[in-house]
Amino acid sequence: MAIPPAVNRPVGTIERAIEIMEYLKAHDTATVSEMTAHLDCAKSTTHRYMKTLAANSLLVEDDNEYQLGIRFLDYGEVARNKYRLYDEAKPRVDELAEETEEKIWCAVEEHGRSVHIYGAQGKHSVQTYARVGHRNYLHQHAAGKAILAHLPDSQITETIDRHGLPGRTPQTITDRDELWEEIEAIRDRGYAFNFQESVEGLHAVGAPITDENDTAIGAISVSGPASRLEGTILRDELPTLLLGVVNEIGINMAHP
Amino acid sequence: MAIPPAVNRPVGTIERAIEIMEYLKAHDTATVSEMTAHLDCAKSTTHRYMKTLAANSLLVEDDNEYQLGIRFLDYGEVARNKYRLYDEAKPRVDELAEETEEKIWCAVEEHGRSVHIYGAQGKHSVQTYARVGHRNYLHQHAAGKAILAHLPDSQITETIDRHGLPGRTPQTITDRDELWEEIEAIRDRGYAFNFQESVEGLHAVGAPITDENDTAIGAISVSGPASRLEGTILRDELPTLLLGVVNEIGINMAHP
DNA sequence: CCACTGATTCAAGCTACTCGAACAAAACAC
DNA sequence: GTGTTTTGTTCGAGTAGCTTGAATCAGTGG
Repeated sequence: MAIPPAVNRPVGTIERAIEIMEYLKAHDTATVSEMTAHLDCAKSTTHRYMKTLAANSLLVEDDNEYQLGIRFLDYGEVARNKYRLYDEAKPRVDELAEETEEKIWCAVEEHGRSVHIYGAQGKHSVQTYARVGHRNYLHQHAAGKAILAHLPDSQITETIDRHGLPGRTPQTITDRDELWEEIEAIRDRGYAFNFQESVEGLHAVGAPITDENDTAIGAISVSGPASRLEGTILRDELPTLLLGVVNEIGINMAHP
Repeated sequence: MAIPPAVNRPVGTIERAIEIMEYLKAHDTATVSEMTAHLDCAKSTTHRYMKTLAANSLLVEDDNEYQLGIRFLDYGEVARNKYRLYDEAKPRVDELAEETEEKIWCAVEEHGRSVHIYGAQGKHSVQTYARVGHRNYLHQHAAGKAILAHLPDSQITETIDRHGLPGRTPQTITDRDELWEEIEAIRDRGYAFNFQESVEGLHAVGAPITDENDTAIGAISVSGPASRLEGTILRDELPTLLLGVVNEIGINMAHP
């Protein structure tokens, strides 16, 4: 979704703190001055923010250089324990990113929507709105459609009723009948495509990870620029690669 | 490193936000009302905080219940990667788990406490409270004591002053003098034992990974049921095994 | 030695965070 | 069914406390 979950009056202080974390995630390390330039506020303010975060071990200070603290793992673990799939999928996703050099996502279904639980980027992978923890409409992207198609019909209907079929690009499927046709096609071939339905110029393939009842517990997708993901690469090579991986994960999940 | 991080004028807003995360870590899930009772502030304030955090995927809202979001993993991974030790230790820890069939942990020191940066479980390994990212008192477990004993005396004193010696089981060392004796013993033999000092019925051995100055940069431990970890296995075999591994890691860390 | 860059402190001003009241919606009692 | 209670949510107003810029240290290089 990237529907900005517009909160009424967000607390600016919290958002700025998150901005610091984001910057450190991207740059690994930063000084007060460097962060000040990024945040566009007084240096003393940045200083106070970073000291406060460091005092709580969210940041670690070393010789005036700040980094993210490992305490985040503490919180992350709690959140991750909801998804057994994570441990199984992570190494495969990393491998796929290495191999395809594109962006790989692993997503699960939760309350009729998708959650990106892990992503890895290959050498040439594109940056989109997507990020770990983001929640999406299932019908808007490849992994989501792969999941949707491998749910019981009743659950699909329920999901559509509950969330509707909001559009995102002109290509997004917003018609119920059209979506059902698409679902049938996905079921036949075993995986889903995304032709600029979530982001203009972006193509993707998604394959479902299924349990012993052939019901989806998640999905993995490869996405990249439409110019690169086309022809036999998109139609044959990537699907074959993906199907092998999701099969393996599915088996490992069934026999721990 | 990691001296008392007494910050001059901490930003209250940030500290309260962290308080929310802490509460959710402990309770897994909470509503606005529940959190308000905990935070002791206006309900509208809590509401605004949680909405802001949720808008940034740090929290996930479901039917008025909030949980920690997996976005924390995003940050946690970055933080873990800064410990070069992780890459070096992970394969050895996996091997040890395979070989001993018990639970293996790798921990490092941060801010006078230990952080479990990686764990692997063997065929028969036990489940305890411990998990990746978990923060512990150094004096309460084998790996922690191994680290503690291989720090400069000044830093040991500082750590004890800052965190005290809280108990956990009746066996936990809570007396300063007794701890210093234990430290001497650990220094003599080169590794530490844990006799039900962290969990009743659990024994463990921990050996420090040291740098060229013989200062600990981390530790590895083997833990299992007291009934299985005893006698020569506990006293001789496991320590020998551990020492070989930590030596190797130490050397690899020194000569990358 | 001085100039320069960076972190850190502090008083003062004003932003924006907190509060409480009011509203809507749901759950529950009777 | 109606009233009662308990949720989450919105909004105006007031002031706590966040932001700021200048001043002070600390460390580097010329």
